[in-house]
Amino acid sequence: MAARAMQSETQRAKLERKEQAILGAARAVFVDHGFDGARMSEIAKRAGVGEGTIYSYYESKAELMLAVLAQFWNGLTREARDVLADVKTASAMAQLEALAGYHLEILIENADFINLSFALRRNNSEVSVSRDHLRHYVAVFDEIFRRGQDRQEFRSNAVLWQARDIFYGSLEYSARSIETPATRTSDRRTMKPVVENLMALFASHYGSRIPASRPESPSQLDRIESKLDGLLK
Amino acid sequence: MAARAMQSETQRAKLERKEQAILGAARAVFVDHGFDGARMSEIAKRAGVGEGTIYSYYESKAELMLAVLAQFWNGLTREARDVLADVKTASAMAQLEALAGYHLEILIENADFINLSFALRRNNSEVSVSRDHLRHYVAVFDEIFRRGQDRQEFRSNAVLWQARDIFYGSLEYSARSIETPATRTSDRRTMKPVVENLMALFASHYGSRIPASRPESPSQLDRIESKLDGLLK
Amino acid sequence: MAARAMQSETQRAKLERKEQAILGAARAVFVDHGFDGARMSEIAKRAGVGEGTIYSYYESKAELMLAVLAQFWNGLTREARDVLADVKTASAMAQLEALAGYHLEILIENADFINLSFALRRNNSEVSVSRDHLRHYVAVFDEIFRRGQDRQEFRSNAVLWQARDIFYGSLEYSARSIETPATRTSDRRTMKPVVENLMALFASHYGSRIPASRPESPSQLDRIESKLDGLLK
Amino acid sequence: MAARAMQSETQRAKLERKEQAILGAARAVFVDHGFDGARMSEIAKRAGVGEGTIYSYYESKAELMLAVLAQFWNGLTREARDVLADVKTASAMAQLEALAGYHLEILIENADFINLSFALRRNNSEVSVSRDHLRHYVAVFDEIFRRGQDRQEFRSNAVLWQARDIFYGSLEYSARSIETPATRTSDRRTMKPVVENLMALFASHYGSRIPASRPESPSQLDRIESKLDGLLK
DNA sequence: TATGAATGAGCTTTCATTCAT
DNA sequence: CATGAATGAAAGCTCATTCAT
Repeated sequence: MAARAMQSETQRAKLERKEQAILGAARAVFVDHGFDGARMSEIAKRAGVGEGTIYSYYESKAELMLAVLAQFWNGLTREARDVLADVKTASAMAQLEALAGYHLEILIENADFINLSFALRRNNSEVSVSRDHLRHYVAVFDEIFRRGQDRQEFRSNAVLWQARDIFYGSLEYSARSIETPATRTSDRRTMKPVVENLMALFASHYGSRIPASRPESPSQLDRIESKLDGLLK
Repeated sequence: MAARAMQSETQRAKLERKEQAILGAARAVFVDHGFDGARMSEIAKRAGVGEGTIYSYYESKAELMLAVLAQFWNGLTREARDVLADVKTASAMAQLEALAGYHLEILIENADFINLSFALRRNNSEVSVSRDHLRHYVAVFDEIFRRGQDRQEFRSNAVLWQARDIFYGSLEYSARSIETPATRTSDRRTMKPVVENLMALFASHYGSRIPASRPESPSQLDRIESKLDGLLK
Repeated sequence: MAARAMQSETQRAKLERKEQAILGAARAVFVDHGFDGARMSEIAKRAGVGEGTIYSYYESKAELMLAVLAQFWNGLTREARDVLADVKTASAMAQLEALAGYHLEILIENADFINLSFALRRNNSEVSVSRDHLRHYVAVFDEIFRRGQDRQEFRSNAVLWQARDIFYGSLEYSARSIETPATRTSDRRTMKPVVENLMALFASHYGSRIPASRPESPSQLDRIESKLDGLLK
Repeated sequence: MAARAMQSETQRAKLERKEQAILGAARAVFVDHGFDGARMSEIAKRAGVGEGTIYSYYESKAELMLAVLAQFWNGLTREARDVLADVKTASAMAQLEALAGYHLEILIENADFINLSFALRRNNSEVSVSRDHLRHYVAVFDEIFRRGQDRQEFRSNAVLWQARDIFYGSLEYSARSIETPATRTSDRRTMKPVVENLMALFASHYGSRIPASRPESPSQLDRIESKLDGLLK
């Protein structure tokens, strides 16, 4: 009985390992050749299984791609939250810095795959990242920023989506420059200054300047705020 | 001789027209189906030529794609310079605003093609945008920014590539959000606030604050207030 | 030992039951999808056994098909003889009528399978009904007809194979018309008139017309016969 | 201009020839291996064309099969009418005899294909002879028989479909026996007696016996005798 | 030069059969 | 004996490219 249990344990584990091998091989081949260019035979060979075996795990090439995408994006979100768990008590600014560092690293390491991921949104109707994957991931930023506003770390009148565009946009664009191998030395930037620059920008633009002696004339800002209130009700 | 010249003129014109037809058809089909998904036969049909004809203009499908890419990016750069020619005498800030507006518009209108363009960098080894095309286009920003620094409009200690990353990065990321049709109304942002937000950020972060005793110039607050007034009436 | 015997009895019975399940499932699936279209996995599922199990009873898909065919044709012959046992004492004509009724019913009920059975003769070199199966079945008719001739019920000069062709041929063709679902009502014929028509035809053509005063002029027939003899030697 | 016309004539003829080659090869391969067993590559090879070429004439394997079927059955009907045109003025009986001879010959020569044709009706949902093909062919018999009834050659109370079943049924069954190569010599029957037997049966069962005082009219016997004479010399 | 019919390599997918458990 | 996961050969079909006209 125990033997049987162990056996089925082993069985399950073996299947799991095989499935991971397939997903891993698939990701590599998809990245190398794109969705259309990838050959199932190459995926099978890299995974160390027969071609037919893949089809007992996934109905079709498209399904396989979908599984690869899901695994990637879900893993990303999970890891991002793990990273933030380590700086739970820190300031929102510090949390954003941690997120930026993590994100940039991910972007650079997985640039190939992320690009492929977005490319599929356009070209291939049957294969596309569920928009939810992205939304979930991006939600991490939103939470930090809102908490920062609650804690008066960030200007309460800052617009969330604008901040988010700046944050992710800069990082993505920078990542593209960094990963570009041809970039000449003089123009080479490593990850650190990119994050620092972005954080400095956030501090100067979104930081609540409470300590500042007289950042704005209160009366005028008060009037603006009340007008905005009128607009929002 | 004159007749002959004219004839060859006509000949040349006809060839030119045919080539443009092919390029146009190719771009449309490439955007619709991606590089691998595009069929030469469909391109030929849309261009109104025989399939074999394409091969007397371009050696292969990959070459054709390359030609389409070159035409697009070169056109982009040319137009960007045209746009700036209209605001030649304006401040660097105003020029950047014009460039941002133009760029965002382009990004949204040609999102499909630009995504395809970047996707090819990964997938297909033989087809990739010549990095020069991009560099030429991006150089437009660099010129304005440097001129702005020369004129003391921008902080002389600002790092060019950081500013560039923020500029193009935010716009691209925003463009992706704007074109996404699923974005709900409450979160919908049109092009204008995106550009304005970016400019505000540039002003606050890169503006040379030497003359300013206070972080924000009153004139800016005035501007904001007047905009809100316009919004309220 | 007794226990063991009983056990092996049970064992044997279990095996027998399993084999019948496989044969039954196989027949159903073969009829539904044809030989090539049938999938071993579906047969296994319908039979409630594992796929590999089938291969411990039959060497291959073709062997399985052969077994199904043998079971069917042998059963047919056995049943036909059973039917005739019920009318053993009746006239040859009545026996033929019983056989015709049984045969037509079989043809209609098993049309799918019989067609498949014949189709295999052509298509698949390794799978074909043993000709003997058919011969055994058809022999039933021959016996009745010959007995009828012995009993002077049928003309002694009737040619057996011609009668057989008419008998089975008409029934098969009729069966095909009957089972055709598209046949419109006005043309619809049920089994009864088909058999009756055939019997009437046999009566008028093969019945010994003993009561008839002078069916044929003997002298002329004699001459014909001698000429045929000359032809055959 | 003339050259051009001739050229396109040649072109058209070449295409036509190629299409016929494909149809012919397809028929042969389908007969040899059945629909599922047939390989497009073998058809292509036998037709002397590339595999892809077939797909520019027919959308799919199924379409190709359909085309082969249509060509066969239509040709059959056309030829049957041609045969009858030669005996237009003869008696209905003589016409039926001509039709029987033609039909039996066709059945024997094309037994493989006809069997395949019927097998498809069962197995393969997407490929099946349009029932109309068969109906058109069978209509030839109906016309003759009805005319025979109008001319009082056949009993006016004879049922058409019964006669048709006997006619085609006997011939088909006989054909199956004849073509069977294993049939031993003693049982061998050639086409002629089959047709004659069937005609005799029709005469005795469906002939209007109004003028006849005796079961068989002497003229018939005379006819038989003269035929035998012809056979002997 | 322009054409488009022809080509065939190469793709995804299926499924009879095997064999470790 | 029984199982079903794994295999991989083989099939239909596509489409970039060629080349006779």
